[in-house]
Amino acid sequence: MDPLGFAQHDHRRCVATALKAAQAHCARHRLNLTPVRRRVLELLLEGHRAMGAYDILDHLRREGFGAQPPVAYRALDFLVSHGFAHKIERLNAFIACTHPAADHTPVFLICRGCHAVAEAQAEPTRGMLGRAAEEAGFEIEQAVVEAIGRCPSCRAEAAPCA
Amino acid sequence: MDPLGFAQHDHRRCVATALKAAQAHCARHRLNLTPVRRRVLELLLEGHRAMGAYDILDHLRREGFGAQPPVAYRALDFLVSHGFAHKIERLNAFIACTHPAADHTPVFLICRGCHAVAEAQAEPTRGMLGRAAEEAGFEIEQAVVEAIGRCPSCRAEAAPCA
DNA sequence: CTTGATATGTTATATGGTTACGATTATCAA
DNA sequence: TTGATAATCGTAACCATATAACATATCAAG
Repeated sequence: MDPLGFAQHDHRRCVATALKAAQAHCARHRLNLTPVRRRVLELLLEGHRAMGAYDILDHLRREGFGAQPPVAYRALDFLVSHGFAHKIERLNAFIACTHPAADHTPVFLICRGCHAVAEAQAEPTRGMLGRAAEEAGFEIEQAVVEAIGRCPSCRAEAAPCA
Repeated sequence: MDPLGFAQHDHRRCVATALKAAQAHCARHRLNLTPVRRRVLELLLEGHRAMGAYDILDHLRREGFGAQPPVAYRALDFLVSHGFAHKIERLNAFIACTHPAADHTPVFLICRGCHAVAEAQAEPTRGMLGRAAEEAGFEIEQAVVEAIGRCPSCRAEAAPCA
């Protein structure tokens, strides 16, 4: 599975595509992609990195939306709960989902050099985590998997002669 | 591997044992297990659950230690950086390590019913996460793995006739 | 047109974490 | 011993993240 995110790509196009996909998904599922919600998703897509709720809020207030934290948090809640965005616990920040598809368990690769975040997919009920849970009689409902390290370009930069 | 944490046990004894082990480890490695640090570890062990930094701080100030946040955070930093405790990102809270041994990557099973936290072990560079990282050319330095769900006793309680 | 559900906005506050700085104590070489 | 140095502890002030509580607006369904 391609984690995306560390590779170059036509960004303007990927924003437009994702936004359209979200809109279509909302139409199909009778979800209300209101102007604030749509704009927050767009900001996350444009930023193409983890953004704090207060970063988002700054943009919103400059653009004439509500200026108080709940405005940002509510839009983010909507996006997260419907799978259009994810929260990166380790960073207290949010990022647009790069797999706008169905229910899924994201796995994040967070570069401590350039702060880029790549999203990959996993099935937490399998593998080591699933085994540990099973042994303990624990029922996994949701999993947070976040790896901190260095992305290809930061590795190259840090070790130019390796 | 036994995740511990959801099983009953002689708690007073497990606290004493862990504390002694920590003390021995510090002696061996010339680490300074000062009164505050020791007390914070003891609090985490006694609590036997994830505790917020401010919970810890409340105890400390009542016991005559410093009353300001850095006192708690510094002690917690010490414990975390030397493997005596872990931070649960999802809860913004800290918990004593149940594997006082060497360098390891903890995996947490967090019960959303009773808030118990069990710690298991994993090797993040293997399995799905490792594969995804490798494909992306990403070098994992540290991983956060936290599963939210229900522990055996909460499952039994919630579904008495299942 | 009214009712109820959903969404937006505001004020205020709770919770989590850091910076900056000074005082104290431990370590150790001269 | 003494003075240099680093580690630790303490405080005040502050910044960052997140939620509670309440008022208003919108809109579809009856």
